[in-house]
Amino acid sequence: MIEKIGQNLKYDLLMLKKYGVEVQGRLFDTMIAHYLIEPEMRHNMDMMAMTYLNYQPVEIEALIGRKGKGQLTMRDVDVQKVVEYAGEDADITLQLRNAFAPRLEKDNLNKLFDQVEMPLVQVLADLELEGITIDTNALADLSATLEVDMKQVQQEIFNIAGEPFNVGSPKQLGEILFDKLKLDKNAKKTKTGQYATGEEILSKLEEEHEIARKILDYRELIKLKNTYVDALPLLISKRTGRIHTSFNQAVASTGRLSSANPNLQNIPIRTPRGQEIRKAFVPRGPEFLIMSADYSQIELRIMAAFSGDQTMLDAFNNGVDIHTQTASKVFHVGLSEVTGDMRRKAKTINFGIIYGISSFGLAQRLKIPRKEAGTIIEEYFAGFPAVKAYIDQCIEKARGFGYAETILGRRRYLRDINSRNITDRMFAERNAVNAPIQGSAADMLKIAMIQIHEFLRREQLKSKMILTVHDELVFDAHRDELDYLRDNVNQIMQNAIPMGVKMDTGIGVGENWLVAH
DNA sequence: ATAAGCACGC
DNA sequence: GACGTACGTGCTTATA
Repeated sequence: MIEKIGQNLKYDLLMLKKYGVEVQGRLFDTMIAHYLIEPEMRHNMDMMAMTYLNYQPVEIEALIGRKGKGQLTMRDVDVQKVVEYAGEDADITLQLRNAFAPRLEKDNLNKLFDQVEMPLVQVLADLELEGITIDTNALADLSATLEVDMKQVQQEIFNIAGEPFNVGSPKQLGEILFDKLKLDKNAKKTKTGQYATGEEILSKLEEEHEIARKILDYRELIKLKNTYVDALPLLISKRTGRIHTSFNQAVASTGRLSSANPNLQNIPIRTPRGQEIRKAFVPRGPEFLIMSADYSQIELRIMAAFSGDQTMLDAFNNGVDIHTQTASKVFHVGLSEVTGDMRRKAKTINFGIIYGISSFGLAQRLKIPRKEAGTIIEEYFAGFPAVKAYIDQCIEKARGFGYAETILGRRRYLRDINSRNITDRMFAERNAVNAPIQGSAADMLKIAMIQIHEFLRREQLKSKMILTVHDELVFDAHRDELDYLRDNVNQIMQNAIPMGVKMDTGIGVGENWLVAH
């Protein structure tokens, strides 16, 4: 079978798939090869040609013009010019492949490239092509409701402020709150000198000043309306009647995927109004339901496996709630004596550990004195000594190698790990801990996606995988296939990469994404 | 066009 | 004693 070499092959695969052509065989995508070699650099062809081939290609804008209105498509360009451009494009791509192949080999990235990233290109192309159905009527109703509520809240804000102003302008808002109304004489300023009016600041003010609550309400309403409710229906494809996101496989420096145009990885879920938006993500027809499968606590499980911490491993393997287990250790009480508040604090600690939080940061998040937060962290490390050792080892390893790596050998270079600048160095140290955990979770989900895609194809199921959200997979599932699909998805996800800890999944099914999740 | 500030997800 | 939670995308406003 002939190897297909290209820059951003998903694009080419999508074009061909639209015309019914399925590309078979091994792929070599220069963009993704470079993403594995240098995850934090840019991966566009012009830049790579300059860096690796010392050659400046003809820019596409020389053919089709600057982007924006009036930009031509390749169809409009004189064939002779296209021939030259396309010839150069193919030549450079091949030369880049020849430059990157030995680098992949040298850095032990061949397996990750050939067995994970390249097969995933096909999977992502199919997800994008499949798309997801949106209930436009529900969104239209919601839009009208949000509009009315927004106007109402806005008027109330004007009444309190004593004048109309642009609530959407942080600059104007800051001046109203802190110069005119003098809500806080010690108001914080941003680095550009204007008043800070972020969520954290306004939340502190809301008990004393009702305008703060109203501004937070206003922000929620405007955000949901502009970013989701009004924007999503405009992106429905005339051809398919569905929404087709674009997954980017080469942007996140940890190995995660990202989603854009539209971003379907940040659809609201927290607030009641946000949940109304999620309800509008529906199956493709009456014979189908939305099925959502997600890894439970994937990052903490991976940390348990990497560190080998026995208490944590036992908790996961015996189905003990991990935040309750953490609370029990930190606050020195039995599992059954852990209160809701203790568990909430423990949950914040667990997240903090993964992200490399300090006592200062934990104090801020838990709204407790810094000293108390410091004690909590000490108690945490006393209760999970192997985790402490693991964190130190991550940093040591990064100092030695200059990079952190995931279970599949995906690298993240940490060039500031020995920096004399403390801010830079500590940032690198946090990444030395976080990158292997977050990245290994990404590795695991990618393998699960490839295997599930193959399973759906092999069994010729009507059900389709349609979305991925970091630790979750979403399916447009045929009613007749529900049990079979659920069992196999569970099985594949839990065994994608055996790590010596039980990987648990949660699966839900329903008439929309909200109830399925 | 680009940066800043903010908010949504995991 | 410094510094102060990882990874993204996208909206509006303000400035150039």
